[in-house]
Amino acid sequence: MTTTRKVKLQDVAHHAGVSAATVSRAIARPELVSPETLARIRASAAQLGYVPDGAARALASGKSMAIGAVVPTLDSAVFSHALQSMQTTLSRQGYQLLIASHDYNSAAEAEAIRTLLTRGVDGLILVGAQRADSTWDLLRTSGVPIAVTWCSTDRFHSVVVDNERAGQIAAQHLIDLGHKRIGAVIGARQFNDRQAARLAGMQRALRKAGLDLPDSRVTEQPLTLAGGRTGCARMLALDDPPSAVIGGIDILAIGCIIEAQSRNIVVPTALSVVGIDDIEMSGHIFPPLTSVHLPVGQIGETAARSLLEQIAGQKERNTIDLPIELVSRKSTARLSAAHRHKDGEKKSARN
Amino acid sequence: MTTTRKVKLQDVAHHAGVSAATVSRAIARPELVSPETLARIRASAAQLGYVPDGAARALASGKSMAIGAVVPTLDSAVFSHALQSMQTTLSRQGYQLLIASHDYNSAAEAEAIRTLLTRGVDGLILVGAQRADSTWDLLRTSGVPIAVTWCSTDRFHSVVVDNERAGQIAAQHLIDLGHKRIGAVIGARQFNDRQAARLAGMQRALRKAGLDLPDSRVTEQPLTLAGGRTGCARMLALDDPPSAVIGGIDILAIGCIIEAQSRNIVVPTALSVVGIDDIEMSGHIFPPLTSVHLPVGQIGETAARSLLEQIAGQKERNTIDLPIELVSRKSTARLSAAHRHKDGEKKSARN
DNA sequence: TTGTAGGCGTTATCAA
DNA sequence: TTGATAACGCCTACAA
Repeated sequence: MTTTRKVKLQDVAHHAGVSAATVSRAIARPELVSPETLARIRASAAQLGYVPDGAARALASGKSMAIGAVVPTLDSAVFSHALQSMQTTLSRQGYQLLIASHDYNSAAEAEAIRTLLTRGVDGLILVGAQRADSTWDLLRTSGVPIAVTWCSTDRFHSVVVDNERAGQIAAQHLIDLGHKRIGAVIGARQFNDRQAARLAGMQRALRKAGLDLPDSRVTEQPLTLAGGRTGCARMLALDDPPSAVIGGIDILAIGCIIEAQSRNIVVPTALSVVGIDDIEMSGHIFPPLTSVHLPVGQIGETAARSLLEQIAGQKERNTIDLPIELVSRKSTARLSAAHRHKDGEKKSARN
Repeated sequence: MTTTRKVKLQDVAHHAGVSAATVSRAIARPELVSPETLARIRASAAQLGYVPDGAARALASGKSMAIGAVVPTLDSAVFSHALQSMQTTLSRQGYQLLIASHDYNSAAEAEAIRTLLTRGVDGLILVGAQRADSTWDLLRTSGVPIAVTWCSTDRFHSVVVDNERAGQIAAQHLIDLGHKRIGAVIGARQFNDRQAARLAGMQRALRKAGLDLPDSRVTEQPLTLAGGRTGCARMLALDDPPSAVIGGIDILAIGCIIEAQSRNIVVPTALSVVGIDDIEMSGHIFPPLTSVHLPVGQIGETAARSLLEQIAGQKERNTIDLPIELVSRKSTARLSAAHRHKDGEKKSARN
């Protein structure tokens, strides 16, 4: 079997008895070509199995019809959902999404951005607003439209959700239920401003309520179920274990519930758990997880749209703040008498 | 603020006082350039903020250093995990992964393949071996190295897992536990040969054991937790509900467990559930899910490697069959006396 | 409505 | 070790 030599525009033109320019037009703006020639060209193209060369096209036109997205990881219900939305929105406009991930590593993110830029993307979607100045500079000088998601920045357009408020809402919910000792199982704050902001929100709410969130009651864990379990175990091993814990993301919260149950600690009676994200699974586990709902799909869609608008010429920088809200389910409950009693004991014992 | 005009190879060359060719070499094979000039060029490039133009590079060199991957959906623990592995393996060799998804739609898959081909990918990773002849032809004539995953085909290299055997193993496990009435909650077989093969495997095992899997005990559901719950509900609503059910993928199986529990049906005492995939979550839920383990990460890595080898020139077509095995956990149990009794009743009542 | 011609930014072949 | 100089395949004024 012969390796088919690449058929190019010229070949199609030849076959159809027209010039290359006409074939090019037939593809880009069919309305500028007479119906007959158009039909002839299309037939030839199909017959020869012509596939345009994107590189040549991009080089000549200056547009790649591709949008890059750089996310921390693909292995996450949240990001994969957002990406799915972006993909849908973009492909409807003829754009393709190029995805890269960096595993929560700042240098790897910079590298991914550079790669995508090299690839000539017409726009870039980023997660989070925390990166080295040199990376910001790279973005700025590239002149490529940018959409920053999840966290806001005044450097570029952004489509965000108030992470600090999410943490606050989660904490406030527990405070309202009478909890005094609250723990937090979160992801590493290293290169994750979403987690950092959420924790800050929790701390703020607690402080305002006259409570505190000592370091001993905050644990950073891998963003997996196993991480949630470990984090919960750590909380339960404290001298004065919390009566409620907040997961920095739902997966962590679900891990907490699982760990508690594996120790026959009833949720929410003996331990309240609240998460942030509200992924599909959260509504289905037992007990259903109370969580702060974030419009993840909407973030993706809106970011994609923002990019499309920027490409179309709209230039004023703006940030779109999407609404979030608590979804109260069954994993949280009012602090029980037993707990309150125990709390008193511990408190007096320690003071 | 001025929109920085794109700085090109020529600019760097000028700035460094050398020719464009030398700069090009400095980037591609630094060892061919004298240390001093190399240093000078690098300094200039950095100072000017030079970013190579991938399109021009691809056009001139004929390689894009990009590999395309077309998956049914990003919204799946299985595929996102496999993609993550591919990404890791490929980026180590300087390749970037371009991801597209098609939502289990055959035409959309063909479209995605065409887009990626247009984009000039140096290789393509596909899921499943079921597609229109025209699509196969497109792939063939493109001459691009291909790696088909999950299901085998004799058309191209493939990295697979024996899906039929997976179904068989799951069913056999239940048969060994004494179950007679077994149900299957699977995904639509429409454009999903993995699900079709797994079901076929289940049927084979049952037939061999003198049992059967009537259509009434097979239900196709969306590949989500909600789908699993619905499917389980349907099974339980039958006149003679099964004593065990197999999920076509773990998510479906987990949905079944959740649904059963929401009806106070104890798993595995009153209902055994087994899945196929063995995702992270499966080992953590209660009861931990018995499942047929598929080496998903390995599929991704191996497929990526296969492509790399093909690009490097290795041409003999082959298929790599990765081992699978049952991971027995707590969601399955021997058919209880109560059930056996009930079974007898029903049987006699109906015969 | 269609054709001509120049150029897009790099790579790669040859000389020097 | 470095520098000219063709490609690479397509797009897009501009001209016809």
